[in-house]
Formats: sequence, structure tokens, C-alpha cells
Amino acid sequence: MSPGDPMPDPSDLLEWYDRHARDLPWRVPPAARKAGVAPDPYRVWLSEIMLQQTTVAAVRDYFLKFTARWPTVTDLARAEDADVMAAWAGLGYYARARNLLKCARTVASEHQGRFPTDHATLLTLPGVGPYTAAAISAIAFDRPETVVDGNVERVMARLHDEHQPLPQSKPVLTRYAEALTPDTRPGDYAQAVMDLGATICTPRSPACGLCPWRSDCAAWDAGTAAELPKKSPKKRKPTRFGIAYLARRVDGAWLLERRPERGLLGGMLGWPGSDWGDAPFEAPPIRAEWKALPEDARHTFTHFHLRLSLRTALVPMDRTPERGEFIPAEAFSPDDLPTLMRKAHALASKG
DNA sequence: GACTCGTGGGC
DNA sequence: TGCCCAAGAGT
Repeated sequence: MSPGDPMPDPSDLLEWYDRHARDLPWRVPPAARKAGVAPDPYRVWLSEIMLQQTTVAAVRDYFLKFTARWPTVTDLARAEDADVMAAWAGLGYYARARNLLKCARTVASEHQGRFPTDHATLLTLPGVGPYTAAAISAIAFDRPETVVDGNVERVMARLHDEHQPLPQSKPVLTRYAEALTPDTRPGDYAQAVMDLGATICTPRSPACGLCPWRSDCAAWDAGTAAELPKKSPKKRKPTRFGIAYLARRVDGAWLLERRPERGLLGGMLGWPGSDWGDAPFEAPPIRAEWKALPEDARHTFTHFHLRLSLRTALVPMDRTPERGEFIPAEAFSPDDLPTLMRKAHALASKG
């Protein structure tokens, strides 16, 4: 920070937030907050975990489903692993769901079912990193912590016309954000900066004409808002190949397998099959007359494309699988599977 | 610091 | 179609 740097007024943003705060299921609106309504730390924590690298639109229904089924952190702590993983299926980044349960059980057993209020203690919880610790402390407990997510990075890069690319610029953007964090209404302020980034100071075609901080924005002055923040170039994704075996028993049961805790889709149910690489091979998980499907399941993960070759078979009752276990038709729903495995199921059921 | 780790929507 | 992006954390 140096003299002459833009110094926007947090009050201007709070005033904007009072008029334009989005209506979100996990949010206590500013008027209610002023009237003394305190957020439920459980709901704040749950929403923040779900929102990691995930859009509000994708999270909304999952949040409602989870809070209806597990209204408190102790309810969640008592849940079966398989039930939570199934409820999370489709939302992605499944380590979050595993850590969600670990965290709920830690809060229940070591913190008397109440979330810690301070940043340092929150950081010790599974799945809670610097951003989420600050968000819970600020939003749930109205402490003056600085949240730095992708929105805040973008807003700060523009306010200061910072052209150094992310992630190298992260430390300086964090200092800019810290310098702005107010002692009054820090929880609303944290949500306000993120709302600004999500609705006005957007990645593409920002609506600078509507921005309460426009007159204090260096990128607005320079005409560079839309090209910030700069980011380091990304590598392109390779394509990997795999084989999956979808066995259906004559009584309708499906042969599924719980994936290892670590790694891609860790802890989720899936179809037995090969590893994913250049030239996969894997013997079938059960003796049967296997038929190759004409169409591969295609799916793109964060860092590679996958083409999954599918094999199907109808197997008699008296045969024991070498891998996985049969799940009865009435206990199976493709909604309990990660999206890739749903795609494979849809193709097998169609064919 | 560099990787790994999902998914759906927008352009 | 292909790339970018989204309230990041763990290793």
C-alpha cells in the first residue's frame, strides 16, 4: 500500500448491499441482521463448504436438501457415511463431503456441538482453510476477518489496477482487502464484497455503471477493468481412456463398488473397471457374457478428458462377483452416483 | 508453488 | 466444440 492508492469507502458498499443483497437460503438479510437476527453457524459453515469452487445455482438445492435432512451439526455428525456421500453426489469435489462429516463429528465431540468463533481454531477443522475460516468467523460471528475468494481477488485487482497475474498477486490483493475490512458490520461487508463481485464486478463485461465503488476504481479510470485480473496461462487437458463394467443381475440388482477414500471420486459408488490412462485393461468383475456398448461415456474433469468404454452383461442369480457387490434395484438410484457414473448408467439403460 | 480434485453454465 | 469460470482445500 502506498499513498495515493485508491481508498474506497466500505460504507458505500454496505449501503449498496442494504439495497441489493441477493436473497440466498443460507443468508440472514441485512435488515434482519440489523434487527438482531444472528445467523446459524451450522448453516453458514455448510453453505461455505458447498460454495467452494461451486456456483450458487448448483448449491441451492443441495443446501436445502441437507438442512432438511440434517437440521443441526449433531444430526449430521450422527449420519451414515454412505448417506452423506449419496446426498452429495453430483455436486463434485467429493473430498469436501468426506471432510464435511469429519468436521461435523469433530465439532460434535470436541466442541460440544458449537462451532469455534475465532479464525485460528476454525482453521484446525477438516475442510476449513483460510477463506472458509474467515467467512465463518465474519458471517456467523460478525468478526472483522477478511475473506479473500475469487470475487475479492477480482474486485481488489480492479480497484488497484493490478496487472501482475494470479496467483503471484494473491498476497498483495489480500493486503488490499485487509486494509478495507471495516469494524462495523464486518459480516455484511464480507458478503457485500462477494455479492459485488458476483453481480457487478463480474469476470466478463462488468457493470461498472452500477458500481458503488466506480469513482474509487483505478481500473475504471484506466479502462482496464474487463481484462483484470490477469491469470497465468493454463495447460490444456490430455485425454485418458478407461473401461467400466455395468452388470445387472436378473433380479434387477446392479454391481457397484465403493471407490477408495483417496483420489478422484474418492469414497463414492461407481462401476467396477480399469484405471484411467493411455491403454487401459481390466478383467471383468464377474463371469458373464459381456457386450460392448457402441457409445463411450464422455466426461471432463478438472485436468483431463475421459472416454469411458462401457461393457454390459445380464448375470444369473447364483454367481459371485470378484469385485464390488450387488445393490438391489429398490436400494439403487443413479442420483446416488457421481455424474460420470450416472452417464454410464444412462447409456447402459438406453442401449 | 505446483498438482489434484467435479460439475454445469455461459459464450 | 472448447475454454473459462465458480464463496478453495489438501498434499
